[in-house]
Amino acid sequence: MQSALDHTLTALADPTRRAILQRLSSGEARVTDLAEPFAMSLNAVSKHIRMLERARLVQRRRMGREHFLSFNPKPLDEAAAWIETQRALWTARLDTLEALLQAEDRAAATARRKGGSRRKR
Amino acid sequence: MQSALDHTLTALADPTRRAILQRLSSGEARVTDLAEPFAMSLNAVSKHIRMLERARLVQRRRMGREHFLSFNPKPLDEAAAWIETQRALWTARLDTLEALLQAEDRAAATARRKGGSRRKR
DNA sequence: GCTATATTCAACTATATGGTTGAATTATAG
DNA sequence: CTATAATTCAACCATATAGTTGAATATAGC
Repeated sequence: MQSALDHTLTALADPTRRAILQRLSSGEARVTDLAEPFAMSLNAVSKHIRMLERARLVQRRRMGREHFLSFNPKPLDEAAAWIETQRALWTARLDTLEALLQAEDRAAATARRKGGSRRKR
Repeated sequence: MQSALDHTLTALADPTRRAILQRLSSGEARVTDLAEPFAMSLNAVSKHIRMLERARLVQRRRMGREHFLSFNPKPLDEAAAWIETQRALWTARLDTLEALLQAEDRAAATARRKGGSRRKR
């Protein structure tokens, strides 16, 4: 079972799809317009668009025979949040480590003042 | 040919791998430790770790027969930057749209003052 | 040396992706 | 009505992922 985040990140993991999103962030476009820059069949691009729709990163508006695609940035929120959480956890851990090292230093200094053994470093 | 960003996002697109990273952001762990919470074979987890290594999200330190894995947040920078760029482009576009609408409003108001036709809205 | 532990390697299976081509669908334009 | 344009559908192929099991490798502990 695929979560929304799985779908979002899977959709973003392909360079063609990222290029499509980039193009759409400056406005609506038709399937044919989106396919034009790529050295692949229209059908291939149509499939990429379907994956972007599965991830809700793209929405479709039909006008006669033309389908207008637009960018929906909402799913990016969850992806960005996940990444930021990891970075935060990481730096939090580093901060804890540093605090521990400093506490150790202070303890060593105290011991030294009390006439303990020589500190290395 | 897969770019670094492709590898990063592909690695992040799987829930097992995200859980592994989450675990590692609180410190080093061995392969067996990482595998323990999952209802899958050790081998399967070993493969996931290889994908995380391919994306450079994880580093390996061998100590005898044990392999200690650690989290490397660097590749997340590019991923976060890409996402933020899209959000920025999107809001930039909305701002431009809004500015255009306001300019239109001002023009309409001026026209009204000069005795033009009724504004529809 | 022998045995248990930690891990990868190899081979295999099933499903998902990423692409192709050709036909079907639907709407616009003469 | 007919030709053309914009799309999708369907079938197919190659490769990548996600998992399995069983064997190989290397190290640790006795």
